[in-house]
Amino acid sequence: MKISTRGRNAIKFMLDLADHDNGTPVKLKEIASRQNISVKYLEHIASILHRASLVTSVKGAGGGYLLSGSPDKFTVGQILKATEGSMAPAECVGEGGTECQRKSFCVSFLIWDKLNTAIDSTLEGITLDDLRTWQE
Amino acid sequence: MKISTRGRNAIKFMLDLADHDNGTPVKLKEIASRQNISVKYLEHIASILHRASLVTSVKGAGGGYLLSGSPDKFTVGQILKATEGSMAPAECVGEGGTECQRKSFCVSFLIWDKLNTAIDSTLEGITLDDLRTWQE
DNA sequence: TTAATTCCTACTAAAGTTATAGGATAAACC
DNA sequence: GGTTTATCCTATAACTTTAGTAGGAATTAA
Repeated sequence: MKISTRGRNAIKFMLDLADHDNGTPVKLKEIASRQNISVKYLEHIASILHRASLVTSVKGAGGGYLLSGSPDKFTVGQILKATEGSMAPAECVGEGGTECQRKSFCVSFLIWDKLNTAIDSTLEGITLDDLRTWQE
Repeated sequence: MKISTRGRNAIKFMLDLADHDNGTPVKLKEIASRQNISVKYLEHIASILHRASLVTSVKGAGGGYLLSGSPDKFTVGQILKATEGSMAPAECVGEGGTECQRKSFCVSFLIWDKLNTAIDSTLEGITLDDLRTWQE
């Protein structure tokens, strides 16, 4: 039950954007070199985060990426849900948990539901702003 | 970040053992039919749990499996750690977390450490006995 | 001796992850 | 208007993990 490197890199990407926001878009090339990730791989990650509306992009020369809001508006949970698809430990729990006939009497469901709540409240409780504070 | 079906079945297996403990070993065949899992697949799972000393086995005719202790001694966390290898969300945290030079100043480490604590305390807080209570 | 049962090792198929490659599209700048 | 700088989009390949099957060896009860 590991977080993928995709997810880990997405957090680095978002944090890098927060750290280097001076109003103008930040280039993938710069982020890639700072975070030691290939530009090509970062493109994927940026694309996912873009689709999830966590970042905005500016095309063409002088373009790049920007957070779509202030750093206190983004949680680690949001970022990981975008990159991992979902952070629920089983299909039957979390947002859009698939309908399972057994839900009402399934013991396992109760486990996954508790676990999901623990994971979700932990990750939704950490914002990019918190991460910046921790960096100091 | 899903729990594997291996892990989910391991919990069913252990709970079935708790539910059908009458002093004599419980056969895989019975568990398999009750839990709707193939005997062959259950063999794998039983083998993992045996190696982890969570169950004891009796070979030969009339043999089968038994919990190696009372149901209140086994946590869902123990079972899942055995089957999933580890429940830590990243290599750097949890029991035997690999040594990472960056630990002391890594922001991500703090995320995974918090998450690991949340997951671990949730899963270590649920015993087979609790599951039996929930069933009623 | 036979039947029941765990134990052990291979193997296969499917899915997901981690990238890389090549080029299309869009905008800035001279 | 052409060149350069970037994002955007699709395909692909290598690798790993998971899920599940198969065959038979070892062990014990009856």
